[in-house]
Amino acid sequence: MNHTVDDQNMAFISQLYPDVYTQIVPLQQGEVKPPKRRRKKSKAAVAAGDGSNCFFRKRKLTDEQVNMLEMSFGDEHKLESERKDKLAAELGLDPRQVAVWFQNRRARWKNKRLEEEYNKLKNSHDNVVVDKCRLESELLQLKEQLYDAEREIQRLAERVEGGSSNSPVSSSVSVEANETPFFGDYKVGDDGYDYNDLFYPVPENIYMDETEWMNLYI
DNA sequence: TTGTGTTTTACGACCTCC
DNA sequence: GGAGGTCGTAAAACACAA
Repeated sequence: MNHTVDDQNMAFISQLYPDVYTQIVPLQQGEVKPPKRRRKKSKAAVAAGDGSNCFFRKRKLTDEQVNMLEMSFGDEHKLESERKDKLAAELGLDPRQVAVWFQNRRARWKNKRLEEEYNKLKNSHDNVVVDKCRLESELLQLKEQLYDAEREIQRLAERVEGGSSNSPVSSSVSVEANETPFFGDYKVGDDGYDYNDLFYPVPENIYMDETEWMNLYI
């Protein structure tokens, strides 16, 4: 679309009639463009003498007007009556237009801010998910290590029991049946978590305290 | 050129504050 | 009660792919 001539004319008209709308474009001859949907007649249309020949058309503000409004919005998002009138006079706009522009600008600003907040939350959520995956894989590795250790203990216990029943080591390998089992500094069951799936079945009474366990390797 | 999606301007309904 | 806010939406203006 090319409105350059019209735009110039309308800019001129709006200078002459700053209290109406900045740019009022008459329809081309024979051009009848009924609204897509019914809507209550606007004040602007009424002010423009709207009838069957509908003289009012919504027009974009000029770059200069928008720049000035943006600068003003940058200073303060709210618009007091005095500032509104001043801006309107400076820009040759209807104060109502200035008010509407600020309303819409606030809405855009709010949307942008919400979008930024959403992105921030999404990023941190993604990071948490990645962290969770990493921890799960770490847990799996630790489970495997634990399994290997259990197997090793089992193997040693069997060797000790099978080797000599009266050896000093074998006599020291014992654990009270109802004691909480130890593995290093880690005490199973302390945190209330169900670690049943953490341990693979091993023969009973193979647990020993830390010093006894270490003795096997010294 | 045209269909379609996005942005901008404008408004009505409703709410809050003084 | 009036002024000015938000919210939702209509419709014009605009951008752009096909």
